[in-house]
Order: sequence, then C-alpha cells, then structure tokens
Amino acid sequence: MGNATDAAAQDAARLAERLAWGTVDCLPEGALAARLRAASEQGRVLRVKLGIDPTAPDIHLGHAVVLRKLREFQDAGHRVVLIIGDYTARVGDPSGRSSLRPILSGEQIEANAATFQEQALRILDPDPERLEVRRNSEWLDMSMIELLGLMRTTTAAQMLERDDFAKRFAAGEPISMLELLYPLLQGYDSVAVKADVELGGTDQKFNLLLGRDIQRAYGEPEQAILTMGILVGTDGQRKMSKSLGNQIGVTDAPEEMFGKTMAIPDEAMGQYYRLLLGEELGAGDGDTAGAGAESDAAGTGPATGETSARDAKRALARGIVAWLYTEAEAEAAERHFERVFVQREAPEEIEEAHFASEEGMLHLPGLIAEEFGISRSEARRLIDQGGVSLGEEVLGTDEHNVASERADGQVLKVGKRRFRRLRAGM
RNA sequence: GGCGGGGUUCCCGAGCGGUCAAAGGGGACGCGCUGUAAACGCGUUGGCUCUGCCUUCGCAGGUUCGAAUCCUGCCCCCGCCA
Repeated sequence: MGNATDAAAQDAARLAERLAWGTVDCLPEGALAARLRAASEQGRVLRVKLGIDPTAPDIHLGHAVVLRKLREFQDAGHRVVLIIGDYTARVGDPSGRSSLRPILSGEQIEANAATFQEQALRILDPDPERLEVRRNSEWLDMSMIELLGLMRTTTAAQMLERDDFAKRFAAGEPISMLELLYPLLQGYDSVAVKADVELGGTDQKFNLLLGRDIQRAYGEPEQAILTMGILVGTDGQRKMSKSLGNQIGVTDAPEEMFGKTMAIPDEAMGQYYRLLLGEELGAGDGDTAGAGAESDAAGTGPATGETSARDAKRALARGIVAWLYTEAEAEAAERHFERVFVQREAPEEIEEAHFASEEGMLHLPGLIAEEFGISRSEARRLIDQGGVSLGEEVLGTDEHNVASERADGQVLKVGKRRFRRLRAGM
C-alpha cells in the first residue's frame, strides 16, 4: 500500500515537472503535483482553465504559447475548459496597457468569439472529453446582490497591489471602476467552472492569484496557477500584439509565417524555441547552432556563428510552420523563402493583375495603389525611390507611365515582397 | 462644486497670427549592405488630375487680407482643493 502510494506520488511529481517546463510561475509550490495526484486517486481528470477575451478577431503566436501548454495537459489526459470572455470583453482588460480599450459591440464580440474558437482548435485537441468551451455570459449576467457579494471578497488595497494598477495610480493615470472589477469577474469564472488549474501569461499573474482568493471565499478548492512568458513580437522588443503590428498570425499562410519568423531578431530566437516549440535553442541536433547563436546575440559572434544562427532560425521557422500546418507545407514554405528572398527570384505562383491601357500606356501608380491597397502618392514615391521593378528592369524616378507592350506579361515587383504578373486588357 | 493644466499628422512631442503639410524623436517603408537578423549609411513618411491644387492641428462658430496659433461656446482628459 505504502509503495503504491509512493509510486503514484512520484508519477504525479514527474508529470507536474514536465508540465511546469517552460513556465515562469507554477504556484503555489507543489500545488500542481498535489492536484495531479489527488485527481488520479479520485479517478478524475483536472479541469484546466484558460480565459480569453475575444477583443481581437485573430489569434497569433503569442496566444499560441498558452494554448500549446494547454494541449500538453490534454495530451496527459486532462480537460481544458476554454472560457470565451464574451461578457468580460465588455469591460476591457487593462493588463499591460496604460490606456483604456474601447468597448466592443455585441456582434463584434460574437464574430471574434467564433473565429477565436475556430483558430484555437488548430492547437487544441477538439475531443469533447478533453475540451469544454464555455462563455462567461452564462454566469456573469448576475444580479446586483450577487455582484455585491463578489465585490465583498476583495479590498481596494488588494487591487492596488497589482503592478499595473499601482503604476498607473502613482502616475496619476486613470483607472476606471470597470477595470478594477475585471479581475473579480475573471476570478469568478474560476468559481463557476470549478477550475483546478488556470493558465495565463505572466501579465495575468495577479488575476490568476486573485482567482484563488475568490474561490476560497466561495468555499471552493483553490486552483494552481501556471504562467507563461510573454512572447515578443517580430520586432523583438514589445509583446506580440495585433495593434502593434508585430504579430505572426496562427492563420498566416505558411510562406508568410516562415518569412516573418526569419525576420525576428536573433536575440528572440531562444524565447521562440522555448515557448513555441517547447525545446531549448540548439537542443536536438548536435551542431553548434545554439552556441553560435548565443554568442552572436552577446555580440561576440565569430564568423562561424553567423551561418549557424541563420540555420537555427530556419529550423525554428520550419518547426513553427510544421506545428501549425504540416511538415510538407513547412518544407514548401522554406523553398519559397529560398527562392524569393535568398535567390531574389519571383515566386512560382504570382497573382495576375489585368490592366486597361490608355493610349497604349499603363499608369503604374494607379495600378499599384489598387493592387496593394496603398495610395497613389505612396506608389509614386516607391517608384521614385527605386523600389519598383518590371521584369529585370528597375524603374527610375518619374517613370510612372510605361508602354503597355512593355508591361504585358512582365512581373511587377513592388518593394521586397509584393509581386504581380501583369496582363493587358480587362 | 471651485481653481489650474491640457487635447497637433501612425505614436511621443515642438510650434503659439503669415516663410506650416507643420521641427525633433520613435515606428514604418524604400535603396545600399546582409543571414528578409543586428549594426550602419542614404532617402521617404496627408491626398490628388503633383513645379500646382485640395484636406488636416478635439468639435462648432467668430475676429483677421491671412489662424494649429487670437476670441466665444461645447466635448473629452489630467492635477489640486471640496
């Protein structure tokens, strides 16, 4: 009996350690292992909560970090409870930002929630045994008396402990009552779904911990919490976010995903490996990719480090595309990258653009503006700066009109990555 | 409720009666270099039927030959006091 118990405890500890890999916080100490063990003893699975606000329609690799960790729980046999924050989206989570978010309309939230769910399923296991999708409007549309009861669980001083609020309060920046209420609502979600574990980014640490206090106040067992690092965007500086325009979308085409990944700064590679592939940079293959890249990042990179850093990044890009698509698509994306950006050739498949000529001439600014959604002025500037070419020829300053015969059938290249095959006639 | 400060182009931020499409920085974009990395250099960054014209400086009016700059009202934000 004693031995069997020890063995179960060891199993739980081992699994907890594996699940905690790559997390920043796994609190409280030992709580995850204890939960895993208790669950197996009771013959049930853990309910692992993730709350997401459908404030943006698309999910990007930053969201994928947490979803990936959830998938690990699923693969270990546990159940993910994905909460679509359709109700909390009306409040606006202030995490990590200093200004208020606009409040979304009901239709907008619905549309976002639908795409969000669809995209999350690219990463999560959709098996109903392993995934439960809920909306917090199911329980948050409570009466005033219930809300007051919820508010009684927490003090203003507790709320102001949150770093974000403390800073804004000290700086005299506005903090709306709505924002203060948000963590309570999120915490109540944990009560409603009886969460055993909750995941989130490190920016959610306070909210996740407060969820424990609220569960306790409602007489529920307190959840263990796990936080994941915040993935930086393609600029390597700020967190990945659609509004900052530095995101790699989960639904980006394979070539796009591959290309964007190749453009991240070297210093961000380690983080990408850890958070997106679940491995250390340089692990797996025996070459010096990791070492070369690290020394490069430190600014002491020897000449040999350059190629290995590049190779490591290629492997990263391949790994990410293979994860979200397939191995074959990852390879195809790499070939496309090699062709277009390394060899600087036009892609194999190019969209066609048909043009109508006026008196045998083609007005390029108009065509470029229309095809790529920029203004004519901007198109003119690009031409004048030598950023536009027709076939092999780079267009010169003021070369805005070209003969139709010259354009017909040629590849128009605008900037580094925009191509069109021109065809005369509509 | 009272007093004071403020709302400028993607962002920050100068401008405070004409020479302002508006300094400077950031970001972004283009060219060069390159590993679509970093660093660096040069350039661009409201629109258009582009040596000129049109629209922009919280919103609406007004003064003036002329306003982002002055006046009036309104909206919003911040601080202090209550």
